[in-house]
Amino acid sequence: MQDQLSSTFAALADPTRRAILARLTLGETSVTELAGPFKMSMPAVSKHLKVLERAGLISRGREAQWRPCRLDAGPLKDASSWIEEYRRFWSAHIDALERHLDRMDQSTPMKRKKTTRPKRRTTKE
Amino acid sequence: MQDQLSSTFAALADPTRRAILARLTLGETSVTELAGPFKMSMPAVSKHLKVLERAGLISRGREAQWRPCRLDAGPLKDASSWIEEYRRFWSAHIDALERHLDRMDQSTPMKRKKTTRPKRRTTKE
DNA sequence: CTTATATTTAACCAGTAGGTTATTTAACTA
DNA sequence: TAGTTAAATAACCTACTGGTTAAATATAAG
Repeated sequence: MQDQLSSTFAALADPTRRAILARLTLGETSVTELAGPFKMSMPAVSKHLKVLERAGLISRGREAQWRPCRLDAGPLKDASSWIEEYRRFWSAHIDALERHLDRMDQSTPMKRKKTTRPKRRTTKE
Repeated sequence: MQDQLSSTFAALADPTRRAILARLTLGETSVTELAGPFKMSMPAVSKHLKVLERAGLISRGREAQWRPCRLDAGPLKDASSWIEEYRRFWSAHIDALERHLDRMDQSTPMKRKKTTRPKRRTTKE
């Protein structure tokens, strides 16, 4: 399909799937029980589970006619690491400081070709 | 569109958009420069920027004919918090311990109705 | 006023996502 | 064997995604 990080984030970008993962923190369970809280059909849930499985976020066993799902949170580690790189940009205060520093040190200006460089504003827009 | 967390994760589920965010940690810059590293057309990049903007991950100013983009990492905080809830499930070792505890304390069994409860295996499948 | 630059919008297209109902498969039950 | 339950698969639909090219818009430069 695509890279691991992309499929992890894609799998998390759906509230049904996030709810399924949350349920699985309570322990492994059947597809029918996972489907319980939702208004959608079983095949729809089955598809969500397939997305989660392909993303490596769950794995499925076999017990008679049940296919118990269990959480496999490993891929979340990389996703978390990626996001954590942006910790220092979370606070608007730090962003403001960044912009202030950027005004003093023009080390990464925009690429401009033939037209003149516009004056940098002192106030925000 | 949808909930905040879903649009944040959806925005992150594309390598081009993640690269754009990474570039923006170096400082705000123009659309043309953001497009530079990619083989795609400007409108394609413009669409990615719109996705990021709707997710609240970037904001855009106006300087003459340029629309400088800057990182707005606030939404990543919630995304990170959500993922961090799963920290204790990251390690396979802890997962194994969980399954062991689950075998001893059957507090969240699967919902079974008319058929008999299958014996729980002692070994994994 | 005309031209160049930066970017967005419009119109289009193929592929995917998320849902449905109907059918099939797998395993237990009687 | 026939019937029931759990789940997956098939076939289908609509809407969205991610890309394209061509045209429009906004601003600056001559």
